[in-house]
Amino acid sequence: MSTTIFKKELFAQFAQVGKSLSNGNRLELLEFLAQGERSVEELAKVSGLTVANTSQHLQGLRRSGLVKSKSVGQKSLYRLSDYSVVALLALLRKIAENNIAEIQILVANYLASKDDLEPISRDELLKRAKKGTVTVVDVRPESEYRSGHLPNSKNIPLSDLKNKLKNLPKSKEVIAYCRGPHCILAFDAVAQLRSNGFKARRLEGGFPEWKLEGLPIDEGINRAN
Amino acid sequence: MSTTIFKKELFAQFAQVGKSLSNGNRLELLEFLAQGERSVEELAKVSGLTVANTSQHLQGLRRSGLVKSKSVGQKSLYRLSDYSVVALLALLRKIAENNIAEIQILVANYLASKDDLEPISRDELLKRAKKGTVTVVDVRPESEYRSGHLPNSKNIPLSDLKNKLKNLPKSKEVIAYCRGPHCILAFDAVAQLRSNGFKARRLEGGFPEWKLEGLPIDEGINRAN
DNA sequence: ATCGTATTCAATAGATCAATTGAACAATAT
DNA sequence: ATATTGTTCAATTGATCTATTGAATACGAT
Repeated sequence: MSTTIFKKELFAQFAQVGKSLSNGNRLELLEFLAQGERSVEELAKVSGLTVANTSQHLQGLRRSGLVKSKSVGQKSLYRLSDYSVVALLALLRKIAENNIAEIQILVANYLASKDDLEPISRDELLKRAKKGTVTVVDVRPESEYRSGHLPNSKNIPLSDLKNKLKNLPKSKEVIAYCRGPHCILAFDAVAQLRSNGFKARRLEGGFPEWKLEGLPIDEGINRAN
Repeated sequence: MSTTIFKKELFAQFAQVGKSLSNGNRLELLEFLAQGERSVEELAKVSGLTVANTSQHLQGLRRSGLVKSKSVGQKSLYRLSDYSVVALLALLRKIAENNIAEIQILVANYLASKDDLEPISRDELLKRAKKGTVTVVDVRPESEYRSGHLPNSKNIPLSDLKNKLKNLPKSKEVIAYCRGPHCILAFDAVAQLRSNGFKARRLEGGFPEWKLEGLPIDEGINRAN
């Protein structure tokens, strides 16, 4: 094989991975998979796609090496091949945010208006959690919480937050987190908490970013669902 | 804006960056840009694309925030927006290599057959360079060498290697490097050197990977060309 | 065996992408 | 002014991608 053909062929293969990242719905699926293993049906539901469409996207992701799957009974469970996929997504996000004006406008208009205070950093949260001066709340749905979460975090899905406010101490600051840096759940939770007189902030990033940094977690049970 | 629409819109924006990575020719252009600032014509030449086609790809890359450009005289000079783009490409490569069988076969058949010895790591090279027990040779074309290279490296473009062999001491091991982990130049150089009785190895990765790790470099002059 | 559930497959239509071609434009040199 | 050089623009063609639809398959429960 000539060196030119080899090079073109190799870049074409790398581009297969890029192709997987070239569609918003697939990126959304990858974000959900970053929370833990999921069935096709669950993924279809959260992403709002049809099951057949979701299945096809997942097969494409598998071909490009970003996800793996296994059959359990009549279900197919998909998961990220590797946690470095989370790192790849984080970098993609960071570069996009830094360089694309449309994103800056979108985020500024939508998220900044909901929460103009800085989120708490992972390091700071870790320190304050040791001192016991914070309540850490995971506002993702229960199934996502079960497949892995921050140590000593309390799972209160956003939909339940209203009812569970009375169980939260007002003496400590509440730190909310969810799926990732642009996940809406934690933003909404902070807004609700504040309007109810709590001191509340978001965590920087979500569960996958926390795990990616090698910080301590409570590992999920291997879900057969 | 509803949260669902916001989320879809945001992922669609991130996907714009993914789209840039979804074509082999664009990845090749990015690899060349990782060596330093380049004009459209230079990029067209090294990638083997027409100038018009190259220009259009570059404009796409600019829209997605991966590259920036400036006009100097009648030329447009393009460069990576940010060195984190190199990190993104490195991660893409790594994930692709780890997970796609076709790439493993391609690399094994083509590169491993040319050089089955391990490359020297960046750390080791740094140590040995301090002791002065190696000759570091940059086998990229002169223009790429000029826009930045390893300290105390000697530029011998692959095409000149044959003629310059006599200037290299046989007493020290020769370490060759070029554009990146799959760049052919260093592989070929090592093969030539060995067949001429030199002790020779490749450096792990190329110049961009070295720079990405924050290791010392000789900075290029700001080229007006 | 039959039914229900979860997933995949196959065919399709509309949208988007990639490369080519030739023209247009802008900066410089003659 | 005119020609040259480097880049961009615009139109076109064939290829690829995306979502939809309905059928097919695989497994488990009854």
